[in-house]
Amino acid sequence: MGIKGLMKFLQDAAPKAIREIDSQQAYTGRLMAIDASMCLYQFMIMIRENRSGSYQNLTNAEGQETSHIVGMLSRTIRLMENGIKPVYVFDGKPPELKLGELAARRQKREQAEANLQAAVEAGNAEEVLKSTKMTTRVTKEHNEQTKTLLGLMGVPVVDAPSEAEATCAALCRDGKVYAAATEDADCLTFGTKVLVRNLMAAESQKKQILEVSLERALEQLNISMDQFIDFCILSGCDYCDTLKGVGPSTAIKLLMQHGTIEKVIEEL
DNA sequence: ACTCTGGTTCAAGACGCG
DNA sequence: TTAATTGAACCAGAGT
DNA sequence: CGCGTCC
Repeated sequence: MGIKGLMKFLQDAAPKAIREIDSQQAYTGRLMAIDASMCLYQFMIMIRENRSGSYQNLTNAEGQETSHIVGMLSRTIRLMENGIKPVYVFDGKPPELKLGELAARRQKREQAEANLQAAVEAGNAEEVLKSTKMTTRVTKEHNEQTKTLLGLMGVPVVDAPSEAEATCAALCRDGKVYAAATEDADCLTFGTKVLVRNLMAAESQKKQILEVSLERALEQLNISMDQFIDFCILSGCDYCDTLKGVGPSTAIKLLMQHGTIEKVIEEL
């Protein structure tokens, strides 16, 4: 999914497009688009506590999960303390083209539930945790509650018509935000001018903040934006079947050779 | 021997105290 | 008709 | 840093 290894490819083929950033301070005063749905998913998975053998999310007095609230609150406060102005983008309806994968994932999930049952009975804590994570979901209510929280904090929220990443990219392309802060390189395909990686993970996980410039990537690859999109399609993306035997390396070669995706296809 | 693809598997927050 | 990620790291195997 | 807590 996504374009496999796109970041790695860019690091090899267009290193000048990638800049190392010292700290979050570099973005003081800047608007940054963030995929909220992705954040929530991670919060629901990670913010838990082992209570009597089962790994449960944090909850309020009524037993409603609150992990997403705690996670979003602390993360957003940290960003704001550094003067960053986050714009959270929520997923809309999944694109039709992704529905095809639904059956396979449902099966996986059912298996995880069975796995969980077995692990509980066997008292295998590690396995319980793993299976619990695999069965974790983010509901519509979690999303709504988070939007309310952000609203109260004065943080702007955007509802994407479909995929959040596409809307993050559009916001950046149209100059509404400085960059899209995401790990998803697909954002570049959608036209993000600037993509910031590891914005959150930098401090806690000792990762380097990386800033990717779409313009400089195109420059260095010596291709146009249209060609870059063609390149991504050839490499294999969410929206169509992959070509057998064609990954990023082959795709860029073919494209350099023939110029457009249409001519590449003709040659095959 | 080397390169590349493709399948599988795994891990994923943030804070503060000592 | 609830809600269902994602990428990176690793390894096997095909192609050159 | 390791570990417990956050609700």
